[in-house]
Amino acid sequence: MEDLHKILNESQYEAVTTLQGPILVIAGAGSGKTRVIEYRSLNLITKGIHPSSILLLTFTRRASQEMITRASRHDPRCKDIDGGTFHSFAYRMLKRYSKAIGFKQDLIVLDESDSKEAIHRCANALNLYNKDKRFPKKDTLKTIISMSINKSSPISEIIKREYPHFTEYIEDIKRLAVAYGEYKIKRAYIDYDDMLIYLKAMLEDQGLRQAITRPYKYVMIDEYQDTNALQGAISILLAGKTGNIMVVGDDAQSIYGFRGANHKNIMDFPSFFENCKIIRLELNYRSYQRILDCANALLNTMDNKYQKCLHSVKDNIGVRPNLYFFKNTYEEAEWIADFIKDSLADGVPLHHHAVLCRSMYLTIPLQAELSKRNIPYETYGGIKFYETAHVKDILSYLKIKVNIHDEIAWHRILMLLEGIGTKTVERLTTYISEQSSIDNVIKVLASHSKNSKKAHSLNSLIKVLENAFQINKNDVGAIFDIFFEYYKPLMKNKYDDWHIRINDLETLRQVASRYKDLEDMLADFAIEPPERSVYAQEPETKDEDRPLCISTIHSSKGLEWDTVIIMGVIDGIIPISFCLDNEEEIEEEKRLLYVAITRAKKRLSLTLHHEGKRGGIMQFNKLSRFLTPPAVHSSLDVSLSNKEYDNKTFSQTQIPTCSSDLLKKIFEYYRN
DNA sequence: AAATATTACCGAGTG
DNA sequence: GGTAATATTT
Ligand SMILES: Nc1ncnc2c1ncn2[C@@H]1O[C@H](COP(=O)(O)OP(=O)(O)OP(=O)(O)O)[C@@H](O)[C@H]1O
Repeated sequence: MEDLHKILNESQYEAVTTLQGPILVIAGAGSGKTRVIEYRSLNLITKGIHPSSILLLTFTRRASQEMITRASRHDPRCKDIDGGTFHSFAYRMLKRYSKAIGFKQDLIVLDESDSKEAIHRCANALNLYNKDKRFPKKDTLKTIISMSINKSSPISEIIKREYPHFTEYIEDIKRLAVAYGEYKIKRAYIDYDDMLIYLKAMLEDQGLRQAITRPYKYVMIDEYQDTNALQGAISILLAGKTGNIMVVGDDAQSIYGFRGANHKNIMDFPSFFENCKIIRLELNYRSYQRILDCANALLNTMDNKYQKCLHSVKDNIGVRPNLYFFKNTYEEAEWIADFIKDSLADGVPLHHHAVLCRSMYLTIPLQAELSKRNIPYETYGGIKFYETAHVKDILSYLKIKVNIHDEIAWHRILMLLEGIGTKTVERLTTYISEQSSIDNVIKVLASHSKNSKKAHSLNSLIKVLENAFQINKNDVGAIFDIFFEYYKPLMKNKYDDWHIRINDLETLRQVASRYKDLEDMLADFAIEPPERSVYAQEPETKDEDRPLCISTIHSSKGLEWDTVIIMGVIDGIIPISFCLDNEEEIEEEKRLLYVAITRAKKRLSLTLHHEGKRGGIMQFNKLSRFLTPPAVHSSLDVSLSNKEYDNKTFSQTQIPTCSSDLLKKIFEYYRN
């Protein structure tokens, strides 16, 4: 191994070489926190510790990938380190010990929309909608129930605090939460929150804790500020008696409050142990000072108690981040696409660029411009590929193949059939749930396809099921093909844009056929779903061919690029308009911008457009309030931009006079 | 009564 | 672009 002193500073060195006992590393962005984890793993392995006795956890998928790939670069043995997101780890344990817990059948993972569907069914079963049409919708119900779990606070609290207008339904919603819990246990359904709940419960059980923690001698957790109460408790339990746990984080980068993350977790960590070592890292190894000046200015406007200041070690101080104003989204998109093209010509490789945004829909015009210029890109975050209707449809067939009692999957499948609607589906799923084998299920379906026009569609479904159930569960590709061929015509009826969706499914097929086991595939799709890639990529793409990264700020956590463009720094986008009545949420938005700024190594540009539409009404977009304080604004360079419009000149430019009689002309046009 | 077509509404971020 | 309420057809 290289000489650690050469590649680490004093504080990092201390963190890397302290192998026993609890450690908290708390430090600003780009100060080499992940690097500490990277080299500490390496150090442990060099000392003869077996990689599989190291556990690396974090909250987001990308951060966890980053952690493991970085370490593996130095030593291939690091690939054997056990790690991933809290959820994926929890699922692995749950799967391993589900029999011990008392589940009779294999677990079925519910993704977010499945879970909403299940809640909806439970609400209907309790007649909550018949009583009162104004009962909250399934999305709201899911949010409330999930928030209560992730913040470890009672449903009544959540409703009083965040949904006071639903106070009258507190008792109903509590009943619903209980019913939903029972519903899941009965059917071996597991939603994302359950994974954490079960993991914590398993760790609180003597026997299971032994079994789970025994293999791990060293636990490290990155981005600890993003953990919620549940994950915090899990971390402490994993540390166990040895207390060999290192957590790493930055309270100024806490951006997952909406998922129940609480930066108190990181602050309180030392109090759980008698001998916790706290290490602070002061130097920033990532960015040029000019970029950090901007980040610091923003940091200074935060009302946080733990003052930090970022100092770059780079000799080159770089240039101030540029701020660019545009008239509308299209000009903004064109400019960004051209900027990237120019930057490429200057020799900066494509994958060293990133475009970051608050929400993905802001990048749609940009994606169009990039495609025009043949610039390949990959999007991270936003509407998930695997949650689009057509993907969920085809996955439902596969789910049935794994478990014929998955009623949520049956519901989807049957609803696709001509002449069959909610009522028939309810009847059918009830019968199906009573059957013990696929043959009997098929008989049920057949008995319903006697007379009516249901016959045709049901019969073709029956035929497909018969075929698919002959094939071995491990031949994922073949099973997929059978269902795909069957689904194609249904999809063409259902969607006008089926030709695009068919491409998605082709990609899906490719990914799916790499699996040896259908069940593994389905679990992976729920827990670590593949991102939609516009330009299909081989798994082993060379670095220089890697596409441009377009990412939400949330998903960019822990990553870095030479050149970063943050688009849409608009008041109402960041901070997002519907959080403006809540001080805490505004602070979180500010931290979000801070995270975005500190992703850039060498060059940073911020863009916004003035012309905005909200609900069909034109409005004037102003610069984000986070960038207007003089100290922050002066850390930016606006000299390269068009000048900022004010509302008045803008509306004047918007309504030019019309010099010909247009209406008359159009009237003529229609007459001929 | 049930299925299907139409309209009206709303928009985040993650696993 | 998707869902839920509402109108219309079968
Ligand atoms: N001692 C060092 N010498 C040289 N480069 C370093 C050193 N420490 C960190 N770096 C580099 O600085 C960059 C940022 O490090 P790293 O990603 O570990 O920071 P981080 O604290 O995890 O940041 P964030 O909080 O944004 O996730 C990386 O490119 C890393 O290689």
